[in-house]
Amino acid sequence: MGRSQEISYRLEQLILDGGLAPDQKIPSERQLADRLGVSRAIIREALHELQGRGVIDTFHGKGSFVASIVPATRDLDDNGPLMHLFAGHPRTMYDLLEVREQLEGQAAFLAAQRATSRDRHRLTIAFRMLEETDPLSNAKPDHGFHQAIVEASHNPILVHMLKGLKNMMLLSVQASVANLNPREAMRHSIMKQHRRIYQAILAGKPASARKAAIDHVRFVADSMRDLESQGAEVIRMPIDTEHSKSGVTPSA
Amino acid sequence: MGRSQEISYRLEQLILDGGLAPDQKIPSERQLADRLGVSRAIIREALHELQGRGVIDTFHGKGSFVASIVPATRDLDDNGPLMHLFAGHPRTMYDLLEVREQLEGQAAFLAAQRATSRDRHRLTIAFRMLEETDPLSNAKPDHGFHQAIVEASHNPILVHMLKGLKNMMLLSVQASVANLNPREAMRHSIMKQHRRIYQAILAGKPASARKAAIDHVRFVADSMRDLESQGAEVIRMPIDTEHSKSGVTPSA
DNA sequence: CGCTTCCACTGGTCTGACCACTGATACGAC
DNA sequence: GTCGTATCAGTGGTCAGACCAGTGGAAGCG
Repeated sequence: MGRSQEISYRLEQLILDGGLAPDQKIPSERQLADRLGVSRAIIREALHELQGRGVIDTFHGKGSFVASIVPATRDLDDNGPLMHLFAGHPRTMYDLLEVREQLEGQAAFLAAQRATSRDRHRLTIAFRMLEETDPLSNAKPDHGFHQAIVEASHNPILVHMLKGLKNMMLLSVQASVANLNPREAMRHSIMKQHRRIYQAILAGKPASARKAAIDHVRFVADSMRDLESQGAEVIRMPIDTEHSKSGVTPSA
Repeated sequence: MGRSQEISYRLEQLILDGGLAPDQKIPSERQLADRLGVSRAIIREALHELQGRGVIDTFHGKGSFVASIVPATRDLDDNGPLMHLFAGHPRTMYDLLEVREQLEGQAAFLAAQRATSRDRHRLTIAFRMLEETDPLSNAKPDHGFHQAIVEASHNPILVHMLKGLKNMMLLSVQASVANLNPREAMRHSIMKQHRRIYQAILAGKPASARKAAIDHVRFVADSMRDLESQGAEVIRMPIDTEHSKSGVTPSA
C-alpha cells in the first residue's frame, strides 16, 4: 500500500464518518497536502481514486465536493461497480442491446409457451399502460412491459439476470425512448412492434414472439446507430447527477 | 473535462474493447505518457481513477494489470441466492440451459464476427485442450472452451453475465459431462458439436456459429431430459467446487 | 447602481529528479 | 557444474516547484 492509497482511505473515512456531508466542500488540494504532510501529487492521485469510486466530484476552479449519493464503503446494494464501469460508455449501450436481444427473445419465446392466465392478465395491463402513457415519460411503462414478459417466462434464472441488469436496462430503455419516441414515425414502429410481441405471446406462438422481440430490440439498436452516425445528439441518461460527460466527441 | 479524465476514458475504452484482456499487463506509465503525449502525472491520475473503479490493479515494481471485469467482491453474494435455488430444484438446471442456449449462441455469433487473431489462438488452444483431455476430468476444459468463445465476443456485458454464472455453469457442465460423456456415442456427438462451433467461429460464419452453439446446448439439455425420464441416475455435483480459475491458462 | 477589471484561489498539467520494489542476468565461491 | 549473491534495468511511488486555466468576488469605474 502506497501513501496515496492510505490518503485515499483516510479521506474516505473522513467523508463517511460524517465529518463531511454530501455536497460539502473538501479542503483544497494544497491545504490537504500541507495538512497531511504529503505532496500535492499524492493528494491528487487519492482524489482521483475517490472520484473513480464516485465518492467525490471535482470541478475546475471551484474545488472537490462530496458526491450527493454516497455509495458507502463497499456498497451493499450493489450493482455499483458494474454501473460505474459501464456508465457513460456509448458502446456499452449496444453491448447491452446485443444481450437484451437474446434474453428478451428467449423470454418472449418462453412466455408464449408458458404464460398462465394471470400472466396474460398482467401482460395486458402492462401493455395498455404502455399504449396510453405519455410518450415523454414512457420509460417506466416500457420497462414494465418487458418485465411482465420475462416474468411470464417462468424461468427464475432469466428473471434474475434481467433483474440484475434492471438499472442498466432502465437507463438503456430511457435513452432509447428519449431518442426515438420524438420521431413520430419511429414511435409508431415501436408501438407496432410492441403489439406484435404482445399478440404473439397471447396467441401462444413462441417462434413469432421470439422473432418479434428480437426484431424489436434490433430495431431500437439500429435506429440509434443510425441517429448517432448522422450526428444527432444522442441523449444519455445521467447516471450520476452532473457528470455531463455527454457531448464529448472523441476527436483526438 | 480535463486531460486526465480523457486519458482515463481512453484507457478504459481500450480495456473494454477487449484490446486488453483480463490479467493482461498494461504498458508502463512512462510508455503510456510518451505514447499518449501527456505527462506521467496525468497517466498516474488516470490509472488511479481506473483503480478506484476496480478496472485495474497496480503492483509496485511490476506494473498495472487489467482486473477481471467483475469485481470479485460480489461474486459470491451474487451467486448465493441462485445457488440456493439450484440446490433444491433440479428444474433450475434446465432453466439455466435455456438461458445458456441464447447467451452461448450470441457469444458464438459475435465471436465469429469479431474474433481477433489472438482470440483465435486462445480458442484453438482451448479447443485442443478439450480434445486431448481425459473425458473424466473434462469439465474444466469444456468450460474453458466456452469461456474462450465468450471472451472472443468482445462484449463485456456478455462476459460479465456468463462469468456471473460461472460457478453454476461449471456445475451444469460438470453434470452434463459426468452424465453424457460415459456414453460413448453421446460423447462423440458432443465432440462433433464442439468442433462445429469451433470451425464456424474460425471460419467467420456467425449464423452457423450461433446455430451450432444453440444446437449444442439444446442437445445437452435434451439428452439429459431423456436420461432422466428413463430413470437413469443423474449425477449432480456438490455445490462447493473449489474456485478454480479460468480453464485456460493465459500463457504469457 | 451596474458594469468591467482585476486578482486571489481553485484545480489541471508539466518537468525532472529521486526513492523503493521486482525480476532477470552476470558473477563469484563452492 | 551448482548455488547463492551482487548488480542492474525497468516499474511504480513520491517529491518539489513552476506555470496554465477556470471561478468568483472585490475593487474600481462609468
